[in-house]
Amino acid sequence: MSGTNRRRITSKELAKLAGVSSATISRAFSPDSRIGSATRDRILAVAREYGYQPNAIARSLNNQRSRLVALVVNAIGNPCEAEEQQLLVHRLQARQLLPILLCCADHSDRLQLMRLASTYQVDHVVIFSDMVSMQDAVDIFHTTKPIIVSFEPLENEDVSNIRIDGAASAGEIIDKIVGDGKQRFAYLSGTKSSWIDKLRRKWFADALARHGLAFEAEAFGDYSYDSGFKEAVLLLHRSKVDAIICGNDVMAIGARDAARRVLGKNTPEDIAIVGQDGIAMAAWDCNDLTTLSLDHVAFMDAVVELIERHEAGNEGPHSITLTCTPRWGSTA
Amino acid sequence: MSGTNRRRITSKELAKLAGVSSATISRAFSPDSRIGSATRDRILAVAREYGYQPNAIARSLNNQRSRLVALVVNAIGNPCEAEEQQLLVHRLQARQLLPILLCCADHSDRLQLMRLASTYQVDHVVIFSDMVSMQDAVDIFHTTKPIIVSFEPLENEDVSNIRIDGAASAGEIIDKIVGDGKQRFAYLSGTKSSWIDKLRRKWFADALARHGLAFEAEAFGDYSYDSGFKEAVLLLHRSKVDAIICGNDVMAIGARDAARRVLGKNTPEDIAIVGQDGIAMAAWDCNDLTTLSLDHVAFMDAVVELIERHEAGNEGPHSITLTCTPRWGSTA
DNA sequence: ATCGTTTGTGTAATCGTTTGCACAACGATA
DNA sequence: TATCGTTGTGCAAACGATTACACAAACGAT
Repeated sequence: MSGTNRRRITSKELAKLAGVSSATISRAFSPDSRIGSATRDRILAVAREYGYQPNAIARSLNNQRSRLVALVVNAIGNPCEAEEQQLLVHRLQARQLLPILLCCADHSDRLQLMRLASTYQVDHVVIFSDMVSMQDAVDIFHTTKPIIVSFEPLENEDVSNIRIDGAASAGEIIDKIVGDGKQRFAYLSGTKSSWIDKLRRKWFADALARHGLAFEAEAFGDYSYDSGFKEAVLLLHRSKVDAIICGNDVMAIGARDAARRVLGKNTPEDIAIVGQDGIAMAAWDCNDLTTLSLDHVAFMDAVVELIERHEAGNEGPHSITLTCTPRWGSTA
Repeated sequence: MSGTNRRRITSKELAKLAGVSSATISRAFSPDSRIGSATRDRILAVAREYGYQPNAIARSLNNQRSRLVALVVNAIGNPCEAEEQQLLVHRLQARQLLPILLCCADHSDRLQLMRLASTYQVDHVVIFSDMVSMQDAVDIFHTTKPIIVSFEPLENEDVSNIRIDGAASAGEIIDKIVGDGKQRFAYLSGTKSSWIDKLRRKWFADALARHGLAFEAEAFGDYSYDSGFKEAVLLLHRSKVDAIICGNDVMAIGARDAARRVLGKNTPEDIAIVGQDGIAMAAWDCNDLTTLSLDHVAFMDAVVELIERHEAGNEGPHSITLTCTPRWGSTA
């Protein structure tokens, strides 16, 4: 019982203790398999007594299903905010699936990390990172069709994916800001290399174009508060923009602080600032951000929906599209 | 190569292709094992060609080591902020250890979830959640000695742990606030049932006692901004406190917003507000929180240090103590 | 030419499950 | 009573690696 013996008991040993074969032990733990209910009860009782639980590694080897899910997320970033991560992890756990977290810092080891995870025969792969090329994902996970959380049309249509469409809402937000008299827009990107960021930028650029406007200035950060702050300072020093669209909410908060603190400009009178994602923090009283918001619950529901289809053997590929909604705050 | 064949190639099949035995395949992938370098090179080349990688599940079964680490964290909470989580995950990955994330929402399934993870024969367990009793952890993981991130003296000294000591810094903070003329303190707890929270409260209570003071009011939240906001409003309505010590930084921000927005009180003139943890957000310009801060990098270094000792076979138990430092902001 | 050591490889057992197949016991039916 | 389905159990072969052991070849020293 308590920690005296170090090794875990095996089904064969338990079999001896219960006077049955190890096959019967296995059956006692499989909900629907031919076994006498008396035998099962006895086995479960003995199992509890000796602290026996079937070894999931051995089972996975035999079953060819590990019930592990690889979650590939972007280090700090977007869109895998802790909120979403947590929602998803809870939903997975409710289905007895365990998440292996792959936090991909820089590109060098990203692929190697994914290769490592793939050797664990994960049943599903969810890729949140916009830095991973789909072809790499497909090649590496090979037998496990990944689910890509994608923001753009995929060249490889053999992969299940979730698309986010924010074009309409970006339009609403731009309309409002232009309506308020702002004319000179800047885009503060989350990263230089991400295609998600490029697509998001396009939503806003297209909306501006409908007003005969275009981004007058650009800058690149790294999705962090500090980068939002720093880039906004540089931006506002070198150009006279009166509206900044930011790559995510955290950068928007940084930019707002920079405008207020360093330049003495207030939102929304002097400058409009817009975020993206709609994280909980955006709604905090001290922030009250205007942002292009995504319903995170619906988002994770969609991910789980795809996983369930894959579990059911229907590997798709499937595609789900979600649309963003504006959140109106006091920053624009 | 590309996605035509679904099954992953096995060592036996690769052996046939390379004209060797499967044992030799295995040796080609073990850095120091007796094998001709010509053979190894040839095997690695063939392996690359067919996309072969040793199956980690099978290897784990044989090795009795899975290179998986269970991370037990408190759903939303403290102290496992995303920052810490990420630091740790990176360090684990650098050691070719993969983290399985257990997000324990409510107590009902917490134990069951830990049991599930334990069947995967994880090599290490790191428990950040203050809601897990140590005895449960030891019983469930049984063969794998867990590492508990503990804030209080442990009854069971057989478990490696990391202690945080904030008594001295809490004293400094209280001294400063009392020196500024504040007299009436409230404590806004993170949770009702956590012993970590109780210990933290004690640091401040002891410091107050040295000034002949005590907490005049108490409230309980759930480590979230909303709970900080809501409880602060109630607290300030029913008592005339002029200083609130909060269970974590996020609640402190909520309380600050509540004081400012609902009661019209400003920090630090009208009311002093103190957080705990020292997360990055606390230093943001818009927050600039006074907080009892922990060095997260040192914290995660300590966790990794313990894991490495366990890996080296030196299971301890080991104990490491870290001390907090005050972060002086404009809220107190 | 002989012996001893080193080096490289194959054989087969092992890790702890699951599951197809075989078979015994049993009650029900004709 | 002979036959037939049903039920419960054991045997043994997977699953895909690792590794102790055995052995052949190669090499140097006598």
